[in-house]
Amino acid sequence: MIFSKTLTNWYSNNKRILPWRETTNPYYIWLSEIILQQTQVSQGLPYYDAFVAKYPTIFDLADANESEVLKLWQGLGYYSRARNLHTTAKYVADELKGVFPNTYKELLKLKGVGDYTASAIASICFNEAAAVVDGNVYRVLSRYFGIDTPINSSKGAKEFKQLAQELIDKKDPAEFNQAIMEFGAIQCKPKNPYCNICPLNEGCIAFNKNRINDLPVKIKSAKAKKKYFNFLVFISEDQKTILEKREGKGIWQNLYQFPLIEIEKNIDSKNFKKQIESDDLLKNTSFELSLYNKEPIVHKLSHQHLYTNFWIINVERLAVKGISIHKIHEYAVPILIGNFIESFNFD
DNA sequence: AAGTCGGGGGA
DNA sequence: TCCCCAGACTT
Repeated sequence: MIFSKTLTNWYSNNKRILPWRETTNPYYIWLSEIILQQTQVSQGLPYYDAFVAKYPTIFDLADANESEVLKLWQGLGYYSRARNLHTTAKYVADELKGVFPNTYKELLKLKGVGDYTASAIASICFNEAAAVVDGNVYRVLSRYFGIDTPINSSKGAKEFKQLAQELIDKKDPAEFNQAIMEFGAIQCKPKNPYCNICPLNEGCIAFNKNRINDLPVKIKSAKAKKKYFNFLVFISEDQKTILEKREGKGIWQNLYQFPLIEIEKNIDSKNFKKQIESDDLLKNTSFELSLYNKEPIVHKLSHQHLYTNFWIINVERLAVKGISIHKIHEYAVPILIGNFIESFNFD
């Protein structure tokens, strides 16, 4: 009770002013929560504004094409969020007449909505006492109560969820949930938290036992694997190039890229030219090949490090239909491709 | 239970 | 470098 009251009191004095805090409309809350998954507020905020501006209602979002949604999402990462966002928008608009489910249990059934997001929407929009447990909550609870169960274990997930559920203020769950998250983000932050001015330091086990830097405990994940990407940037005399849609599983699903040749390890110009001469896009054509980047461009994802080359290939005409170079900006591309397009300055 | 899915930023 | 971020989904 003291814990909860102290948090909400801190929150009323320290909370940031954010657009999704001015509403309880489930469409906007849902949108903000999807955008903010694994994403810092400062990174997600401009995307939230852009989505609200372009799609003021869930019907507007439902009426869009997926490609259009992905384009607006470009650069934010975890693109399955955008695909699921669109799927759920169509479902709620078409099947539920635009009315969002109003309980934790029903919200959980929506694609892209897990335990955290269902709890957030249920509490903020419908005043249901469902406790949120995000990265901030794990940190605050593990420190204050001195819990060393790994937060990314199934045991930890259960334990922290139950604890948060016991602590939540049942009279104002929305305020409590947002307070504990904001407290974790601003006050009880991962590195160099402000323990000396913390209103909870007296009862904080980690602080009193000098274990702030040991908590929360997290099981380390495997190291990223190296991959070697070679993109073929075709340029024809009639100003066309080739973009392909990424299908199937794996990263960047449904985004566009230049034709990709993935190899075992890095390669020099002469060998690469020999290797691609027999490619369907190049056989029976003469072409000029040059490597755009002197050194491989390293693009780091959570589980892969991409060592990337952009090969400029000048041809008279393309072997396939291709797209006009001046329309290249209409396609949703991974930021790795986007950065290249920008620096190459096609048009 | 472990892996996969992005990109940016802090120390 | 390594870690973290208003996590969810697949294997």
